[in-house]
Amino acid sequence: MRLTLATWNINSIRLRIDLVARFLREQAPHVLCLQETKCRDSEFPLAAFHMLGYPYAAINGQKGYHGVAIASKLPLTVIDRRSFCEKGDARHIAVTLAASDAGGHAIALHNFYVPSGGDEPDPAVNPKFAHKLAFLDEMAEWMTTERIGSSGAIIAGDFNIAPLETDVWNHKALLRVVSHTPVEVEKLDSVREAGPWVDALRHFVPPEKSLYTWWSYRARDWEKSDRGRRLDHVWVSESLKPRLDGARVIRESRGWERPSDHVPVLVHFDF
DNA sequence: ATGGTGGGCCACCCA
Repeated sequence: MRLTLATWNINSIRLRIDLVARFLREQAPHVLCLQETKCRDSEFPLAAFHMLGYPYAAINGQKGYHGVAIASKLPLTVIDRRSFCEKGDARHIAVTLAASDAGGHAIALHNFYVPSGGDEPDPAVNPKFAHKLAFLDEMAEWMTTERIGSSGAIIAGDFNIAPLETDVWNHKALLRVVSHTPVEVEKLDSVREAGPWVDALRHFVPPEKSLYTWWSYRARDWEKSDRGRRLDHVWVSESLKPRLDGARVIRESRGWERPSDHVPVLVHFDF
């Protein structure tokens, strides 16, 4: 039995529902995690997902900013919508996939939108960066106390951090740029160790090879300059590592008309 | 060093 999971920061689900439709028709993942949906739950385009063959959905949205959702061909049960840092931001939703759809053991799937962190990489002067660091600390603490990764589980989403040197177009130039600073990378490492989690993309792509999932809107020619970062991730519990059966970044979607600045990441499982 | 481009939504905030 094969299961395909995708994650995509869509930067407004209502504006880009046609791009999502194209992606779902071409790749047909069983489950799609979305971030930056930017709408209230009542405004989420459920009918479009139904028509595309995704009758199940779990939504945690808010007006204008942030917002996460999971659309699925397979039944879902919502288990959590956690508010990190007591801010009430819609940055997390968790579901379970039934054991019958996941090789005999139910899988918990957590979809995250980690705060971007603003421009200045100093928590003393930039409250957004302080929030990002606190969010990461709380993720690690919560994973440890709740033992989130101790049985079949996946965390996916826009983590807004590119941890490896080859996850950015220029490691040295980005050491002081939010998304690749050592303090963030260390905290994300702590989150990964708290699972412990396996980075599904890097399970298949060696660390020597550059890999990006985001390219800024501000580049004159994103493809030519190729100044990307790997901000979007799928991590799996140790128990699911032997079930990993491939991973892919849909780079070409960055070149579609009116694209998101992020592209989808796909991970295949064989149960 | 700077400013470059997007989205939500109506004065800016956020990325």
